[in-house]
Parts: sequence; structure tokens; C-alpha cells
Amino acid sequence: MDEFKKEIVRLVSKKYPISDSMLETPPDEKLGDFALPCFGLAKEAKKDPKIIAEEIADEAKESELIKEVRAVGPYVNFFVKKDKLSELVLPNVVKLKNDYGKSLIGKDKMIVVEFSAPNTNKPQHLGHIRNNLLGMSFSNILEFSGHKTIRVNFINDRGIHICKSMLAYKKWGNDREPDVKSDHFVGNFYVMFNLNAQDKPELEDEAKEMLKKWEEGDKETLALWRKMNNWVYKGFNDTYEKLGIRFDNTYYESEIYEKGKKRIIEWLEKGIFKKTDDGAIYAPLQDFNLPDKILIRSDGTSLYIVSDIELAKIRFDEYKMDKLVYVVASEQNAYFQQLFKVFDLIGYEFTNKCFHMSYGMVFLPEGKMKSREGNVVDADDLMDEIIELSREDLKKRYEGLSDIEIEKRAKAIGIGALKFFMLKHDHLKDMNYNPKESISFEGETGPYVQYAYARISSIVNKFGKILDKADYSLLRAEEEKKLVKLIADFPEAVEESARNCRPEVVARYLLDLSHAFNEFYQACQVLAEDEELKKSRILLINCVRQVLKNGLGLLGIECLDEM
RNA sequence: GGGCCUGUAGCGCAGCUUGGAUAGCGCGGCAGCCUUCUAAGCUGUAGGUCGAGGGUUCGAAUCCCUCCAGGCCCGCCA
Repeated sequence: MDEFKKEIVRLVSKKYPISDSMLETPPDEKLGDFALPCFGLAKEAKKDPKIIAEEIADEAKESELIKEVRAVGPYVNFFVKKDKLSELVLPNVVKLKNDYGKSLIGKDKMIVVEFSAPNTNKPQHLGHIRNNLLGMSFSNILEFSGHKTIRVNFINDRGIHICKSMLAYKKWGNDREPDVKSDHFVGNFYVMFNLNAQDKPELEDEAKEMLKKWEEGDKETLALWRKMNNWVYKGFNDTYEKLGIRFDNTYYESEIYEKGKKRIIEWLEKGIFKKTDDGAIYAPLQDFNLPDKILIRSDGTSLYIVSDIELAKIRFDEYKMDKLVYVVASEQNAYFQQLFKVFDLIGYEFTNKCFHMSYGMVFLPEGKMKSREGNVVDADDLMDEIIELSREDLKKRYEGLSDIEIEKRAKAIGIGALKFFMLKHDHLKDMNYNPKESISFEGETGPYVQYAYARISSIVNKFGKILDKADYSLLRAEEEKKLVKLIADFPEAVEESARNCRPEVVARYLLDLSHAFNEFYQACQVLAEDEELKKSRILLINCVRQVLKNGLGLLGIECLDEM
């Protein structure tokens, strides 16, 4: 679209100097493809904006790319030549294919994205799903935009909460082996601990005692810890695989907290950190309008932030990256302010390279999810349920599909619906999850986009071959023009998404493109048309299909040729 | 009490960064469209004081201020 903007700027500048950022898209396609509001020019020239618009329309006229220039009130509207539009846009898609939409805004930049960061005392829930999907899709988008992208997980495998499920197992587990999915098995003991701790507060002390033993390297405690953590990892791997989540590197809190603790004590001696009366070590932050942050408890055990401080150093040494993104929910906004301020206090120079990608909470109709009480939408259960819904749907819609085909489609559609639902919302905002209403396969959903893809595949497959050129001048319908313009917008949407850290921009874009295709599908025939027009339309819709594929790929959603 | 965030149609949301033409979309309601390439689709219709009040501006959902309502955080939990 840049070519058109430049042309318009050139045309208008004969009369008034303007820049391409002054051009807008008219509210209605009948008003043209580009618009120039003349209020600003009117102020400078001290003239009526309507007069200015007319002057520009008289002077600019048509050109090689522009069909018509029309003054409408204080606006000048520009109509582009449709065949030129297709000629400029479509060959690019034909040529670049899976690379169409890639950019170089991240060239020579390395980004480390930390996401998921689960605790090993319980299975993952809906909140983790939002985290995992945001982290994964944002990483994909960064990579597509030219960044060297490293996806990292940081397993919170130690700490008081881990000891709680261990203690419950020790007390009431009778050395049983898991009889349900193994991370759920561990999570059940975590809930059990908290239920019992309500009227037996001494359990909290026992858990603290266990943490102390763990940090002292007590063999029996460590053996139990290893056994239970391995159960959890086994379960996590299943969950990640089902969700299509992968990492380039995984760090474990247990492997770094000790070194972190030593450094904290060094910094304490240097006077950077301070001690409370009862011996806890804290970072003084009140001068920066933040609450002080305790780093090491008075009993000598360390808090999570100790590991976070150490890990940042490890990662910057290892990757020397340009940016470190932490994908963590908004409830920890204040924590990250503290963490980054602590980096400053220590004298680390990478604070300005750290970014907390905060995202909103997921609420259930009954309010906030509480792992301690087991009041959560479990990730595995949710995926199973939604795949089951999709499976039932497929059986109702089509008879005679093989079981293998049903499973393949049910998984792609169900998981696609879940992913799209989680990713289409403004990630900064809280969201409400209502199981009845949230997961649908109609309207603004993943399956809606997948369906547009499948419809195109069906036509293209019936036609039988892929074309790399056609007569663009035959694409004259408004529906076709709209599609071409949207295809042209894709690289811009990806760039905005990468730059502003907003995967939802890609999701919204895909809805627009799918809707435009469905309008085209309703209005225009493909296979029944004359040979040349048929070819042009095949090429056009195949370009649409390519863009849908590239966009869905960024969100980690599968495409289906039939559904 | 302090910090951060949110408030747009019955419900769920987009638009706000970068102010412009009648404020869009989905669900739900109503009325239509399958002898045409997949109806998981399309079209039409009803439905809105853009939380309230001020201000800036030729022009405000968008920028600024105040207030109201809701959420998150202010743990030696994460």
C-alpha cells in the first residue's frame, strides 16, 4: 500500500506539502481507498477546508495508480486502480509463500522470552493456558519479525508451596503410586494440605521445617522431592504437547537459588541490602516509592526473588540478548517493579532491557481461581472437554468419517477454538471465562478462521493446481478488492503486533480477512466462471489461504483442508 | 489509605498509542438465504447518554483534570 500512499503524497504535494501519515482510511469503501482530511492544511493556509479539498482534487487528478480524486466536504478521497492494486500485492504472496508477512524489524536482535514458569506442586490451570499461549504466540511473532528468539521456561521446583504437597503425601499418601495423571496426583495432595491446615495450623510449621531440611540437603526429603517432581514433569510434558508449547531452554530454581543466596549475602555486606531486627535480609526500596522487599527469611531460607535475581544474571551472561521478556500475570506488576529496582541497586546494567509482559487475570463466574482450594479450571480437563465437544459436533455434522479423521479434526478444531479464544482478547485486560458461553465454534472464533481456510482449500483442490500468475485486471468486484487490500495489510498487522507486544492484533486481523473471504464466497463464484476469471480468482483465494495459514501459524493454530 | 488497571448495545468484546466523515464486531432477538465451489457461512433489522462531570480543540470514545463503580497488588507466598 506504500506505493499508493507515496503516489498520493506526490500528487497532492504539487499544491500542498503533506506526508503519508496524514492519509487515513475512509469509514466507508464507497468513499474511496484513501482519504486526506484538510483541516490542518486549512488552519495553516487560513482557508476553508472545503476550498482546500477542492483545490487539491482539481490539481491532483488521476495517475498511473490512482483512478479518481474526489473532494467530499473537507476531505479529499482517492480511488486506486483495482488491477494495479492486485498487481502490486498478489505476486508478492505468490513469491514469498510461508514468508509473506515476515519483516526485518528485529534483524540482529536477540530476545529471550520467559513464560509458563509453573510451580511443581500442582497441575496447570486456565491461567497457565493464557500464559503459555501468550508466550508462545508472542515468541512466534517476534521470530517472524526477524528476531532471534529464545523461549525459556523457569520451573519453580522448590519452596514452601512445594513442601506442602510433599508433606501431605508423606502424611497421607501411604507411598502410593499415581492412579490419575501424575501432576494431578501431586496437586491433590496440595489441596489436601490446605484443607487440613485450616484447622491444624501446626502443619504450616511442619512445612517450614521441611523446607529447612530440604535446603540443608536432607537425603530423605530430597528423595521424596525428586520422586514427586518427576511425576509433575511427566504430567506437564503431556499438557505442553497437547497445547503445542515448546521451549529452547529450561531453568530450575533448585539449581540456582543457592548461588543467588550467596550473592545476596555479599551485597548485604557491601551495604546494598539490609537486615531486619530478627535477621531477615531485605532490599530497601522506600526511597523509590516501593515497599521494601524481603529476600531471605529470618530462618535463612530464600524467597523466589533470590532465584529471579540470579537467573537474570545467568541469562544475560549466557545469551547477551537485547531484551528479556517476562510473561507473568498482572497480579505481579508490583513484584516486577521491585525486581527491576533491585537490579538497579545491585548495579546491573540490563534493567532497561527487561520487560514485564503483563497480562490480565482469568476469572470464573464464581470469581478468582484458587489452586489452594482446588477451585480451578484444570488445563487438561478443559482441553479434553473442548475436544469432546468438537468430536460430538463432527459426528452430528458428517456421517461416515473415519475415527482417525474425526480425532484429527476434533483436536485441531477444539484446541484451535481454545487458543483463539484466549488470544483474541486484549492481553492486558482481565477476562471472564464462562464455560457455557466462552467456547463456541461459531462467530469470532478459531474455527471461523479455519473454516474459511477449508473452504478455500476445497475450491483450490477441485481446481487441481496452484497458479503463479493470472490476469489481475479481471478482479473487478468490490469483494475482491477488499480481499486484496486486507492481504496487503498483513505485514503491517504482524509488525504492529510485534512492536507493541500484542498477539491479539494478529487474531483480529484473521477475523477480518476471514469475514472478507466469506463475503466474497457469498457474492462470487470461482469454479463456474470462464477460464480466465476462474484462474484469477483461484490465484486470489490461494493468496488468502496463504495469509490465513501464516497468521494461524503465528497463533499456533492448525489449518485443516477439510472440516 | 497508597500504587497499577478497567468501565463502549441485554451479554462478550474491538476501536483509544498517532483526535476527524453516520461509533464497529460476535453472541442472543426478529426477518431472510442451501437444485451453486462446505450454512462451523452470508444478508437485513432492532438495540448505544462510549461510567459521570468539567477542560483543551474547528472537531473528543480517543488527549488533560475531578469524581463514581469494579478488579489486582501493597506476604518473611508465588
